[in-house]
Amino acid sequence: MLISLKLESEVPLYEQLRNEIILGIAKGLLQPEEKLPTVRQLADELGINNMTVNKAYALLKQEGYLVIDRRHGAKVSLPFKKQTSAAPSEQLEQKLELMVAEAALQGLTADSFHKLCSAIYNKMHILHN
Amino acid sequence: MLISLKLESEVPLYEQLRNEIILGIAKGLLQPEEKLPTVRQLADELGINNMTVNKAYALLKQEGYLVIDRRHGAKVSLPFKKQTSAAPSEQLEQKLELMVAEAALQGLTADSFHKLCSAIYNKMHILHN
DNA sequence: TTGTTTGTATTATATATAGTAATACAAATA
DNA sequence: TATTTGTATTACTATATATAATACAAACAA
Repeated sequence: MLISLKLESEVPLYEQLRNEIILGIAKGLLQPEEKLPTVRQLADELGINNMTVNKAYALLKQEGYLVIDRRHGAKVSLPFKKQTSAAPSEQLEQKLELMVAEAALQGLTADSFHKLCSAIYNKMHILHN
Repeated sequence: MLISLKLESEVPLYEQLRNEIILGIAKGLLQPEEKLPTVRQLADELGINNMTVNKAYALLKQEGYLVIDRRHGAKVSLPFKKQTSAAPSEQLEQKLELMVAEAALQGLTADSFHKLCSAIYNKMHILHN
């Protein structure tokens, strides 16, 4: 999987890296159980510091997206089961509320927003229905 | 409108303030043309620094949500017209893509996500259809 | 005119975060 | 035993955040 970071972005590198990996998993570019590059390898490839990559990996581990073995390195976790009854996290709900507010103020109709979400969901490899 | 900031949050105060005001406008708690408190007033009420409030106001002005007159202070901009053809901004699209990825990985179905969005849209006072 | 209020600019300071760098350590493995 | 892994530690620099004090120009009221 190709990962590109924007050095000029206001988003921290470790956070950009975290986001890219989450997108990679959701889109199926990274399969469950797939082994990720080592901290040092990826840091070398991206031209950034070891500890920056480590911070991203540790964050993804804490969030449950990666399983990390001291020797075997980091690999993608097994996917959660889809739950129609799954309650979205408080955090997700608040972020979504702000996003909807901005979209609405910019003139985007609920219908357009819905269509956009559907299009994005279709890009995800995860079964979503 | 009641504004509450979380001092212990990792989100900067000026950004929290910006977000609260955007939500207030979208939900109709702040009407178009409505006058906001002065920088000094709001800073006093919230117990934070003048320049922190000023930073939030300046940001909202730059984004088009507020109109600021040197003498008359800050007031809410007139709403954009709803546009079915309005293309969502690149930034919105990317943020939404990440959010959908996280939701999908957490087991939330596309249908649940859609229902959540609809519920949120209904809380907005802006006409959205 | 004079005085006040507005947003805004400036300067200084303190703290926290981000990122890099170098080094080292424990665990696992060849 | 030697190497590779994630991880911890320490030090340093740069930037962002927030506060504080002060000042200024524009707009308005008296």
